[in-house]
Amino acid sequence: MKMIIITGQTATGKTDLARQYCQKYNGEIVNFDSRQIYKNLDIITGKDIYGKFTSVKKSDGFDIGYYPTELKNLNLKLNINSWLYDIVAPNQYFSSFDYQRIALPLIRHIVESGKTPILVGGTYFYIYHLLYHIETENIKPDWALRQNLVKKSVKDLQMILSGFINQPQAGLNNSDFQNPQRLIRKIEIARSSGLEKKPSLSFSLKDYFKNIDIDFIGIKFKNKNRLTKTITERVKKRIGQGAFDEVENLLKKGFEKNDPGLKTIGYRQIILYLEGKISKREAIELWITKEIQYAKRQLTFMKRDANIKWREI
RNA sequence: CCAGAGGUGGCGGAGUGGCCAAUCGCAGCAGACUGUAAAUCUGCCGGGUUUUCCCUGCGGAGGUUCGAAUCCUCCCCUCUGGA
Repeated sequence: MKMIIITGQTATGKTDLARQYCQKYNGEIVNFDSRQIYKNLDIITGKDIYGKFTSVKKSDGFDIGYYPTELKNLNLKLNINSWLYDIVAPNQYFSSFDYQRIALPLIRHIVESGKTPILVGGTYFYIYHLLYHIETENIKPDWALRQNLVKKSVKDLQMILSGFINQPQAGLNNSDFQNPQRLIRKIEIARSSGLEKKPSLSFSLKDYFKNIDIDFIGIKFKNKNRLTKTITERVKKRIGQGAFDEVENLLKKGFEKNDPGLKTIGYRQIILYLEGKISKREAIELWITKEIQYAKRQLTFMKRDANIKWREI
């Protein structure tokens, strides 16, 4: 069986490519963009998928959106089924683990229905988990613990962690050892596995499908100028599409700036503007800058995956 | 023209005689990444190929001092108020 994964830097036209493959291989699109997972985040995340909502499957408390979509850009009615868009509310926590749990059976479903799964997205972390599995087994977030720990300083977190693990840095590199988010998770793991032995549930896509043939494509910009130019244009386009209104409406609906979905490039900067902390112009410039930096980070992360076949635009 | 404030590294902004190549933030460059990942974090960041080493350096030109971004003199420029 065949599966195609398309990833790469933001604004490289991944979705368009995915659509082409859909036609070629009788495919269905499976999103792995951590932002397009969220409902109501449309313009700024570039969710250029639209269509009628026809059915919902419940899986572990999450809705799996099922949309027959039309191709806006190609001006064609392709009727491509697209999955895993709009499956959680902007104020809901959603992790790579959640993603894996939902995506795996979904991919199986697509394969069994005789179609080719075509995964598209820029969140390499999600695909990493899906493909190569995770070793931390199924230690769930301990929200009470996290709530308590976020107040602590990095130094305190390091101390707490060293109370569980006798290694000086608990197997963390220097960067992670100073990263509160990582330290908290490490403490969570250390604490949990100290309490009870959890059975290993780690599994990967390749365990799931023995004879899977994966085309793993990455798209990146040829140079920084192209990247800067494309991102700048895209931000301006999204402003024209109503990016500012989108943020205002979300806030009116009661979503808050610290909700997982709103801690996203574009939304954050516009919120700063709406709060009166920066000018509109500054917000736009910041948005562009953050987006460029993000594209760089994406590439740094993805580069380490030798399975990705790169294309330049 | 008078009065007041000020000119610091790509930008913002500390420092007001030695501990200053100059706190810090931003931008830039490189990197990390195993249930928040469009998140979070790390390193570098005047020049000299590494350096506990050298050079240039805080508007300009002089001067005081063992020693100045920091004090003095003159000049240039900017901003605010007055004409």
